[in-house]
Amino acid sequence: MNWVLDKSRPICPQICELICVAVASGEFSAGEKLLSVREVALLAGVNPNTVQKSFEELERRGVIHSVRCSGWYVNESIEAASAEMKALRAKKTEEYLTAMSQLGCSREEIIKYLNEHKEANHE
Amino acid sequence: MNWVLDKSRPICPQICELICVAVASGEFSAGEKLLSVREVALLAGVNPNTVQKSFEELERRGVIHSVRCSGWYVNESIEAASAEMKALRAKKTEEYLTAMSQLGCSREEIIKYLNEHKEANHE
DNA sequence: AAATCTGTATTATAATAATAGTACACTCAT
DNA sequence: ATGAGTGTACTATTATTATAATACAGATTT
Repeated sequence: MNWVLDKSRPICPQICELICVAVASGEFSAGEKLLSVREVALLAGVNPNTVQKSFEELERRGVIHSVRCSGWYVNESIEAASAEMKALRAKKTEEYLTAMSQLGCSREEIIKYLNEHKEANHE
Repeated sequence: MNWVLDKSRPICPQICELICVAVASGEFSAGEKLLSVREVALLAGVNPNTVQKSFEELERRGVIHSVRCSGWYVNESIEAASAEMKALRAKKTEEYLTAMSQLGCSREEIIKYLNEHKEANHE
């Protein structure tokens, strides 16, 4: 698990996303115990309160749950995490398409540009 | 000119982007006078101070300039605006690719997904 | 000349997000 | 029993953005 975050954007949603991906991809198994709030805070270089808030948000969304004085655990059903991921992909794609169209790119140009960008980065 | 903004994101960069696009695309001609700070604020539904800050930022970047007690004008050279747009496209694409890869999508899958998303939206 | 519209500047306030520091109750291994 | 490690809760502080409310000097229009 790579806990590198972009400090220029809100931290909480980033932590939520990382965990959703890990759960949906199977990197974290159903029922598996997560690292503690304090451990994640240390690894990610953020405040424990921020991690706590993220975990609570994920609990609200049905991805993980807490056992008091024991730890946080991945829910038995992964469905919620998968749904989150699907929604995230759609949201990010929608935002990207909107942003690029505001920058004067049609959908076709965007896809063309994406391919070029991909090539450029492989050099 | 469509001054609709996303209030959930920082306003200043959005205003800067809108104007850069308008200049680079020729919607605003070189030397053309912009709407006043107060007029834009009214149209965009934001505070005049925010518009003022955005204009100052664009001046720093060589896109527009002010004439005291008269107004704001598009610079004679459009090069700066074009450069901004190019950089913006690259930045947004980079961010999108990073986000999607964190969501477990390879580049090929992203492009495939983009096409699907495009289709889905045409229904 | 007067009124109105410019850009510009200043100060105060509000909302949001993250941090810092501390504390409590409970579990579990020693 | 003790101590370290849990989740949980709370308050205060900081930084960033945007807003609000003025104010002033100079140009332009009437």
